[in-house]
Amino acid sequence: MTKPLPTRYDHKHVESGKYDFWMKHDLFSAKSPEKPPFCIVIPPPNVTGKLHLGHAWDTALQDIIARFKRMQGFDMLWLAGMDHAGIATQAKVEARLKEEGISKYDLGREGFLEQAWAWKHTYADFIRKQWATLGLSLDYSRERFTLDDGLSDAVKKVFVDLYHQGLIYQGERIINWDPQAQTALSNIEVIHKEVEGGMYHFRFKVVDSDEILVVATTRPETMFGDVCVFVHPLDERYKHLHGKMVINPASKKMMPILTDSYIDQSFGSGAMKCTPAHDPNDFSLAQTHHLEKVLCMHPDGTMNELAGQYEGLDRFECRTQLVKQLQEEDLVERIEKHIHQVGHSERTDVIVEPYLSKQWFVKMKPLAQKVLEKQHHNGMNFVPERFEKTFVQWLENIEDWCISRQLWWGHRIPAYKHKVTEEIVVSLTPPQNMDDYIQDEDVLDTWFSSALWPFSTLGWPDESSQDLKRFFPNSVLVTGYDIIFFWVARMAFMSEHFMNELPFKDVLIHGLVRDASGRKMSKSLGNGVDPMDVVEKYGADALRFFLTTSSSPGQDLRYMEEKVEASWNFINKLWNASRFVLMNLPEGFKSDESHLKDASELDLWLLTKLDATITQVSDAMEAYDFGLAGSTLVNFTWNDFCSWSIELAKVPLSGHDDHVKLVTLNTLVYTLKAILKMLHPFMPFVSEEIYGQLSDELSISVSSYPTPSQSMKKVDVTRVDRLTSLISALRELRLSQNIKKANELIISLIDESGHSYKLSELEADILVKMVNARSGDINPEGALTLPILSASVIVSMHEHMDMSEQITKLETLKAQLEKEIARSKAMLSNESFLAKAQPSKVEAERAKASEYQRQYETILAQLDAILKR
RNA sequence: GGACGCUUAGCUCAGUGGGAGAGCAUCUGCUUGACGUGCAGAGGGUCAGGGGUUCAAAUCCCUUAGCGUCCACCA
Repeated sequence: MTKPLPTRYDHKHVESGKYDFWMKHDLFSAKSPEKPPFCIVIPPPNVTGKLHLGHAWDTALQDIIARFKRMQGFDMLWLAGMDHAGIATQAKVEARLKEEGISKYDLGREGFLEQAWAWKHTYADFIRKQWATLGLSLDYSRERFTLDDGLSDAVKKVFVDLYHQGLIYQGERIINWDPQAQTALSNIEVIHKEVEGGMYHFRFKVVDSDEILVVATTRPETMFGDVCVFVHPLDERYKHLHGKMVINPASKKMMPILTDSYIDQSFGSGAMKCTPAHDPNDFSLAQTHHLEKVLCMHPDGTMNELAGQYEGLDRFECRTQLVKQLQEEDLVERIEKHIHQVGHSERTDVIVEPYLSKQWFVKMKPLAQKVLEKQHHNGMNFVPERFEKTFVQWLENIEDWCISRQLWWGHRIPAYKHKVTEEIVVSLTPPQNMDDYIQDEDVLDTWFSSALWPFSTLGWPDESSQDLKRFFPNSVLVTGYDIIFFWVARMAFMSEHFMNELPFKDVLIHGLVRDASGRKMSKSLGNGVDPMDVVEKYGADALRFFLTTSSSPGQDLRYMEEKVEASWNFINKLWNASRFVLMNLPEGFKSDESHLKDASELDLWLLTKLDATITQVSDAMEAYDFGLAGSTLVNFTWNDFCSWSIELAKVPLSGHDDHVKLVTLNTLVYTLKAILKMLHPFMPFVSEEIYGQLSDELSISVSSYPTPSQSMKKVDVTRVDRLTSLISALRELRLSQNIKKANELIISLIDESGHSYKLSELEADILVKMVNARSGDINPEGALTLPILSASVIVSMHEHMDMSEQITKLETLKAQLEKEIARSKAMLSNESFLAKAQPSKVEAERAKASEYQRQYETILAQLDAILKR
């Protein structure tokens, strides 16, 4: 049944064709209503470009969960989908057009959107190809795109409903304006960066007086939009100036001096200029004082006619020239270096301008409040827990959400303005007499549609959708901590408002991928790693195993090629262990678990450890602790299975008892299959390849996850532990004493009660094979006695033995044991310990103490004997 | 100004109340019939500093220091 595997694991060969095979047999679409449902919707990647390592990590984690749950017998829906990523995609498309010398205005709205859709199709194909390369078990039969018809209907309905419920409104406010993209941004699309700027102190001349009022600003160019100067009403320094006028040094216009207790007397000179159209604080002051709000800039960040000679100049160039001019006019008191946080656009990285503009907003307080109440009582289970705090604190301090964007690529706002009366109509369909109306030109923030993702993808607003009934709320969301605000919080309030439920049972949060020295991967640093390159070199399985087992939940991950290589090495190890097992299977072998009832002590030793491993791994998987699951599997596979069981099995396998051989092989095959199944969620390709050689099932991905064997008898496998301990001790002796394997060692054994301990025939054969040692009668005097686990071994003297070397070894061991015995004795003679500690702990400590004591005495006697010689 | 995370072997990281762990790196030995991308061994750490709780602290609490991240409208 088996073709021999090549000695080297070839990831390219193993991975090729597997995904097509899975697709051909439609193994990943949810289609079993009789099974319990489990649902994950993929965080939809942006159609802006290819996937990076962060996506590979995020999706590999989801794939692990999906494959694990599928094997556990759930009707697993892992829904595929992508995000139109409004501003990001539009910027990319515009940039590409620009290379051809075309502006979006040349094409017009319709023509531009055609280009954007073409872009979307190109990158969607690219992304699907990458998903396939990574081996993701996605359900493509339900794939969605945030701009497709169904999701657009959902978006419209949500907008219209929220509007009529008074939760969406249009208002004139200070928003974050991106002068390059020429659109409004929400608060969280603004990245605050520390920038060294200036604090400019200007002299404002008081009209009809010789007095000068010094006023500071970090943005001198906005002085063209100033309407007054504020001082604190109780500020003694300025009481005599109340009601007077000053000259704006930039515009030379007269402005009043007004008072408001908002002003901090201790800050700067205690006088503050007010620019209502360019600063949120100034705006709210202007509201209470009914001041005019004048813009001094165009939407592209150049100065407007208010700036006089600087009209048309970029805001920062205007700053430079204006300051120079004022210095010449001796209107500058001083300029200080000033380090402060300046907002930058997340997408274009230009400095954001606080800018007065009419936009659409979502009223957040009532929506957030509902989520907070639900979260408090019966909320989503964040893993790790601490991220719940991030989530809650953001919702507690929430501001209204600016959702309109001055873009073309996105969901156009379903609001229609009457051309004459300016009456606004918000509805799912255009007004009947549409010729009299104009639809709002703006589109919605891309996160508005993403916020509906957990239910819009399942068919909402069609309440009769079977998927919606079965799969909402989703079982788990997997995402990075960087988008808790952008996405998780918004999905929460949309779901709570429209579905009356929070969208997820569990929220699994992971960190960010960093480079080897801990820096964020970014284009500007040029330190990004393309996951496809890694797959080319090491295979998707190795990459996935590295990504998902190299950090603990919620922590960041450094990309280190050596670690991917280590994962590859582990797979190669697994490959070769499988190769050994397969090579030993006789023609026509069919694995049959009923043979395990005749399992030998060696077999039971392995099966016992396998059961413990299955329990530990399953628990870790349920807790989303994939690092722990992975390391448990590596340890078991590499140490217990490969280094011990396979090596030990070589003896019975080379013997002449066919039944013993059959039982041994069945043990190995049974264990290997369990290992492959447990590894399958991590490394789907190689596990599928090897499993195919051991089983007639269609695919390991639809096999059932291992469970601990219920029928296995509890057996004492101490003899095997003693045997491995003996082998290790003799190996160490050979190395330290430089005794070649060709030189046979003669040994005899004494158990812990001092009686002679007889090896079984199999054990004796194993000793010969593995360490070339044979039992024989030895006079302990003149021989070497060493402690091993719950026994001692006496080794006959050998011509190569160097006693001074041996004494050093024994002294070291003696010192270690003395330390342990002292610790143990201290504990056991402590009344409080005996009284308060758990009885099992006390018992365990006693057992340790007596074993240490026994070994210690063996060593003492041995040292004594050597010194007497 | 708030919140969170990190500090453990040369490097990267696990561990989280009762004997300090892994991978890589280092050193020694090995043509063992699955694997030299391997096998068998070894060395290497006052678990950031200080205080507290406890019979018992790398682990829980407080505190200090350093590094990092996020949030925040101070001219």
